Amino acid sequence: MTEQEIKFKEKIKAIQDTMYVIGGKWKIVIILSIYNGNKRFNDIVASIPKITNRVLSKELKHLEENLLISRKVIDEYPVRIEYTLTEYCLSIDELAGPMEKWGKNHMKKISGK
Amino acid sequence: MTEQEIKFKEKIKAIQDTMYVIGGKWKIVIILSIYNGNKRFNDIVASIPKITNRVLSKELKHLEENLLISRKVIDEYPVRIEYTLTEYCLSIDELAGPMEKWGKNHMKKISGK
DNA sequence: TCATTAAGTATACTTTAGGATACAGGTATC
DNA sequence: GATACCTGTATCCTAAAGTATACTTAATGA
Repeated sequence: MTEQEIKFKEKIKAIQDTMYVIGGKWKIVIILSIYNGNKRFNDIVASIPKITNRVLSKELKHLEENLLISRKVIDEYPVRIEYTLTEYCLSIDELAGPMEKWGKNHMKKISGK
Repeated sequence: MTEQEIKFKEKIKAIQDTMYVIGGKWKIVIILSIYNGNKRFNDIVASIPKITNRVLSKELKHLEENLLISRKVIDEYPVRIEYTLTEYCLSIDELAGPMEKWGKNHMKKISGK
């Protein structure tokens, strides 16, 4: 295997890993919702059109396992849960920004083709 | 709906569109392979570990429909097909670069947690 | 005539993602 | 005791993504 091939396979792995962590229809969207000030389960559900509670529940676990959000139990009257972004999660901005920009441009490109 | 909410929904849509076009396990990887000099179907299959020809075939069609690659029939003896990136496709670099970087860093983060 | 090569297609699967709906469990209020 | 609030879970289902393996078509040259 040439050096170029080795580098190519490393790139593949890194990109597929990123896709595993933040890929799919909802993950970045959920992060943005929390970033926008929604901390509680039902607020997040309400803020994202068409998401269901089952999907949100699963995705929140995935994001927590990957150190992107943290879950705090607040022991008041009906027990509240607060989701917050970790410091580390802010690095997602390096991806979300470009993705938003690219998506907007692509819509124009395709609709006017 | 507040202005902030409208902007949020636009962001969601743009990101979900991007995910639709370049999301999944293979699409960016295929683009990188062509970028690396592989033009022919079997070369691309060979360059990407674990991809199958059926999957590659489907993904190439998707990428062509989204104006990211072009398919040229070369009418020689066993008919050859050449895939090349479109000019427009180069804009993917704005996404692939950050994704590669983020993925590499994330691997470190998770393995050392 | 037979094998070879390139670029896929066909068929039949398995796995993962996502969706619809119902409701549980604890606590506080009426 | 009944009811409502909150954060989910349970169950069941559909659709999309991905996999495995064999086959097709057309031309060519041994």
